[in-house]
Amino acid sequence: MTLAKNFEHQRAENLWYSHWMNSGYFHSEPNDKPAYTIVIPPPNVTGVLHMGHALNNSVQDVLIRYAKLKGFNTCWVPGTDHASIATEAKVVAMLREQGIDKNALSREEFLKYAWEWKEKYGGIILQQLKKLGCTLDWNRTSFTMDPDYYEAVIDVFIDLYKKGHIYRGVKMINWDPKAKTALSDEEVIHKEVNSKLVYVNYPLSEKSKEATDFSRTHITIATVRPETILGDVAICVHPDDERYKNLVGQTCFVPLIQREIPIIADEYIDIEFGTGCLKVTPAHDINDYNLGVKHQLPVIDTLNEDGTMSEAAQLYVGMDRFEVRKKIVEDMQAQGFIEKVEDYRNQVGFSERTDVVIEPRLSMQWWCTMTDLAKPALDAVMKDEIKFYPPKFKNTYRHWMENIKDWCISRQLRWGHRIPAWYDAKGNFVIAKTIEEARLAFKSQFGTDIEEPKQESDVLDTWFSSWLWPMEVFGWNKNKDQNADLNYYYPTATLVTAPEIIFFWVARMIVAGLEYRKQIPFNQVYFTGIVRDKQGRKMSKSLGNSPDLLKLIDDYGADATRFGVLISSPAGNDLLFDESTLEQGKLFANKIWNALKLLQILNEKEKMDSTEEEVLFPSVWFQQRLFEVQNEIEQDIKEFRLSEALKKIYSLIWDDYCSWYLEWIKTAADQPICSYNMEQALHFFEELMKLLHPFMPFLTEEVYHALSERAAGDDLMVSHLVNVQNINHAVLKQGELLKSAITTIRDLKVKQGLKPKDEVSLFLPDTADFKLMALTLKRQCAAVEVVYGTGKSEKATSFTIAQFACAMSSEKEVDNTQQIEQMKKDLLYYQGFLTSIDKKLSNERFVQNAKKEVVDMELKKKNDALEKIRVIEESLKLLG
RNA sequence: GGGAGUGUAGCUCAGUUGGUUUAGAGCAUCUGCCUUACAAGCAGAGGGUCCGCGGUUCGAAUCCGUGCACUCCCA
Repeated sequence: MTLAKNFEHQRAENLWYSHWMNSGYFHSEPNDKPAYTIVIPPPNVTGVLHMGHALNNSVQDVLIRYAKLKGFNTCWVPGTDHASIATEAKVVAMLREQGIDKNALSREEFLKYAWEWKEKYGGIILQQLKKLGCTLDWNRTSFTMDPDYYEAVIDVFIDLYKKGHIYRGVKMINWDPKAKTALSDEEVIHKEVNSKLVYVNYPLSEKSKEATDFSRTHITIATVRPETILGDVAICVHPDDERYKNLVGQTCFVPLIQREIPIIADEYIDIEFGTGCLKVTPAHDINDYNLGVKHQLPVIDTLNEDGTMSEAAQLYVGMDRFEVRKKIVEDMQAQGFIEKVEDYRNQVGFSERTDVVIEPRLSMQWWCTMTDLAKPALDAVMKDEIKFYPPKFKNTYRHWMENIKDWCISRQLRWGHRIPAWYDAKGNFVIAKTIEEARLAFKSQFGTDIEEPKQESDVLDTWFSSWLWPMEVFGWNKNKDQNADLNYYYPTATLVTAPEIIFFWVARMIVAGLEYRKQIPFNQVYFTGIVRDKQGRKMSKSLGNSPDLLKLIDDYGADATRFGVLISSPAGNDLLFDESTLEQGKLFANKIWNALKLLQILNEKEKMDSTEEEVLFPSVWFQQRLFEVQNEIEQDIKEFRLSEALKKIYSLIWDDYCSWYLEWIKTAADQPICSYNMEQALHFFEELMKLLHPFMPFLTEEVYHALSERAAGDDLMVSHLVNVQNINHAVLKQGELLKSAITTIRDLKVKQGLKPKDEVSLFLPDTADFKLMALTLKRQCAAVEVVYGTGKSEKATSFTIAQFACAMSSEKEVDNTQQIEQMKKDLLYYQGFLTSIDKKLSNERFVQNAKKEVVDMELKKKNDALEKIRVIEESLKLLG
């Protein structure tokens, strides 16, 4: 077979992905082999592939493919989550384009559009994952709103309600005025922003002025949200604040609307902040709300759900909150209520999904108590039943779990799992799965016959469904006990996810797994880093710094893309994405392709048998090197050091195999090649492809098939790694000596102004180690003659390989200036080195306290250094 | 404000319980090579006050304290 000049990634990607798929390699069924299972963190059904996914899923694919090579029955479950806020926003936008108002539609009509949208555009990302080469078991694709999944979520809600974990109540919640829904605390992102701190004068009432002997006419407060003034119900000062002591119990007027409000005292107030006076607006601030409850103040809700002013505000009704923020300051300025305005930086909450400023708002929501549920989930991680990589996240997890708050699980949306609560006209409610059961429940709980109980319109938080993911993808709810899949695949092996969702998702899955399966959902969690751009900025849609992944895959190939992402992803650290690493991946693919071409050329040569140690040494050495690296990689992958593992394979292939090994076994064009070396070279290359396969699956599969004709079903993806045998370190050392001999001689030739091809004679020590080298040195350094022992010609240049004295001569005129300089430099280095060792060894406390091995090592280092110095000095004398 | 990290070559990072050196790798840089797999390559080289200061120790990039700079999470 003639090979193309370069590796053609597009052809290989299409060919092999469909070949693997048609061969059923992605699908798993329980069998007697050990299982290795991963459930994908379900991307939003609205999602498109971005760098975060590429990293996350490349990592999972490496783990799955590696486990497969190690003989596990692997199963990687794909799927998407319904992402209620994001999807609903997309559907609403689509409807708006068509001139349809969401509110004009019934719930059923809206959902029909939503499902249509989902069928048409949802799950694009799953197709994109195929481009990346992901080994996902497509027969097991799940969606969090599949009928069975939906039912599972509802059943869990009902169960938790029965157990007393779920309740309904009015609380201050995070309100997203764009999505018009409540959000959980975790969905709020705090950012520092530039604001204006407005100082407003509240005039004292006439009787209060009188009561305080006209010592002042007004009280001044500072606020960054002046529009909330219209909802003020009190002014609060610290009871110990001497400035205001006489004002407590008096009243003042809210500017513009002249509402008379009391001045109260509470220790909550920070005397230092602003003027030391706080305006109290219970409807729009959680702390004010608590103050209001404590002091029995009324609540005036001045905001509508869309962020405009309500009737209760009296002024600016229907205007947007931010417009009012400006307008009210102008109006108060005109009427003399403004003391001053200062620039101010403060933290403001933004919606994770819509990026609008969150309004604290009082509202009736559904809640899930977490304290009891969290306890076993905390223990599982603290006791390392579930291991976190990197372990620093244990702390983060513990902190959150120990301070866990009730979870706001209702969302004012239509797309999602509708809460199974049913109301009568009076506002009584029952929890029931169906309307029939609801009727029965009303009968038994309230003794009433309610023909048409009205179901709750809110749906559940998306995370309330995805916390069941590792169980429900295996059909947990329908079949809890005799479920062969669940029993085999659960607990899953590894969860790979981003640290950002440790609370949202990871913690809650552990809670759900322990509550419902009495088993942890996964044995270990690997948190990948955050993908940043070259300048270290987080990749985000708003910055527009996220590259188009499909284009990258097109340009560089899926293998090169995976290479680029994985090589720059150290365990537990952030990843700085730089397109040059993809270029590096592409070059690597090309290098491998060329090695393949060389192997083919060599294999077509005439063969000869040899038993000479010197001829066979390269293969003996590389076998050991391969075992050595294979062991290291196993350890690296176990500890999720994927970039390290990849770097080692990269260097093993490029440096050890291509640059050293192949050069060593190569023979001149007209010379036959040793048959053993040839067989081994092919065998090693196959093993190298296996090791690299998890990282670059397409290229390696292509190479595997190009190496020889394979029987049906003989594919690299389903092959197994050979077992590593005991490593022979003496052989490895011998190889290192050979490498350093070649490098040293080549360097000397450069320094002497000789061309690589210029012929030289070598004079080497008469030892077994050096005697193995003649053949290779002749080829690698253009040595026409290698002489062992002391005999050497007059004009030979002395030099050292490791600490051994050697010499080299050439027919050509050589210039030794550079070589002499180098040796002088070396001499200084080793003399300094020797001094530092002598210092140690002459320190009695060192000799007494240090371990024997350490002292022995120092002694050996000293002897080596002494020998090296002796040889260099001697060489210099000869050169001088 | 509370917590967790990070700081090593121009850049990105290794450096595993302190003891193979006067600290390594990739990329970038410099020099020489179109050597019949690969110039998308080969060969060779240079490059560091291990953030500053103090301490523990026979011995510190590594442990402790402190200062500085940056990052992330939480309120």
